[in-house]
Amino acid sequence: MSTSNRPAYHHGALRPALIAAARALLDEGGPDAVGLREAARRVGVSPTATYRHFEDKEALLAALALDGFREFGAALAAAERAPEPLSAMGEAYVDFALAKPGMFRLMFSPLLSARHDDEALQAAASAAFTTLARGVGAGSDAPPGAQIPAAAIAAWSLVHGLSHLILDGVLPRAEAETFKQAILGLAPGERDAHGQRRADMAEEPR
Amino acid sequence: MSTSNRPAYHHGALRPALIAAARALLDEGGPDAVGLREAARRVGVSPTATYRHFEDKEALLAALALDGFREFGAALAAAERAPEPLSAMGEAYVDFALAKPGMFRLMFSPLLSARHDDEALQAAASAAFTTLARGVGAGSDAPPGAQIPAAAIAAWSLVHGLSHLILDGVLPRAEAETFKQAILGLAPGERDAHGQRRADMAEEPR
DNA sequence: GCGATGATGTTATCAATGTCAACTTCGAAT
DNA sequence: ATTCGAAGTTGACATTGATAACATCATCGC
Repeated sequence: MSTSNRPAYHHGALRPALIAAARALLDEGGPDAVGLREAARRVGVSPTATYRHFEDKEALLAALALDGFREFGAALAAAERAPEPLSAMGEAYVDFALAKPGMFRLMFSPLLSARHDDEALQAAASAAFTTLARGVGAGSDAPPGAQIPAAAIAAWSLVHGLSHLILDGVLPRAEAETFKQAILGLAPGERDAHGQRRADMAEEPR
Repeated sequence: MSTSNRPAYHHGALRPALIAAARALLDEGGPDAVGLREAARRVGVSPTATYRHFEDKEALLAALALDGFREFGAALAAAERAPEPLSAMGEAYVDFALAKPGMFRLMFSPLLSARHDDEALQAAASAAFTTLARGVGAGSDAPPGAQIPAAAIAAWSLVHGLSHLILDGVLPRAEAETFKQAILGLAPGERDAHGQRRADMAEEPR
């Protein structure tokens, strides 16, 4: 019991602690609000201690994004097991973006897209996207890396675009639910020339 | 002619010059690459001179985005006059994003979305979006500010999402043309439960 | 003409950030 | 027990956005 009163020179689990602090910053102010120094400050450690666990700031962000892609993939996988996988995954996609805007933005940030060397990150991203593609119409019979079906691209673009438009404040957040229903209802249904929406009542209210 | 040999204490047209320099930075490295000091450096003026023309860095970015929204609106308006406005505007949307990625990202950056006080910026953005909404199915009979039809939201999300996915390197840039065709061809057509795409042959090849 | 005046630029300075180098502390393996 | 490498610390540097105080110049009332 003599080790718990002094501030402990060695933190013991700095890396996860830094990731947690950075995650908080990400949630509070988006990717730009994540700083090495601020994260270190919150953990109560000197700024340069971070370099023992992350090559640079970008590596810290990559670690965050890795968690993000895993959570994202899990959410999509869960939705895939729903009775209506297509709309469930679409909803999960948008919900994730709205619930974790900072993370969502980070995951698709150009900073990370350039990180083609980070295998774990790429793997997690691929896994999530593969789940998405599977649930969205790209049959599992298609060999990996093959041409993605047009419908899958469209469905992906649809949910991704809506997520961004709402996140960026272009479309009002207050009506997010409405927009979601409009888009998801569009997937199994169809629309006429005047854009009249056919509401989809198959979704059980939760 | 005695005024042209000395470096001229007063630049004369600093504001547009700074905007041009910042625009170059934006095109080169995206929004994060735009810096007050670097812009001033390129124009050959002291860092703080910028504050005579822009309240802060964000104001400079807002000025850039203003130009961007005007160009964007013009491109959409031009597409609206095409024989097939819907797909032409969709294509114009994606093309703009791919041709001016930095600007596109800036225009939808959360930094600027928070600028609700900047009237010129909001006006230019609204103008562009109104053009888009008009061409995309929201009849001009709808009162401004009214409910946006679901189909319009969907079409917007579609092109916006595809733009982002390609821009962020998630979808390969090399196949951008293919993706564009897939999505634009999908707009007037429909697809069955298995995501089988019905290629739309109505589009004339250009 | 001409001197005050306000707009435009400049220099000096700050606080904050990412990053590097050199030193310190401490747990573990020999 | 001694050593050795991993984990943290202090100190410093360059860069950036921003403020304050000073310099320059063009223009307007006289």
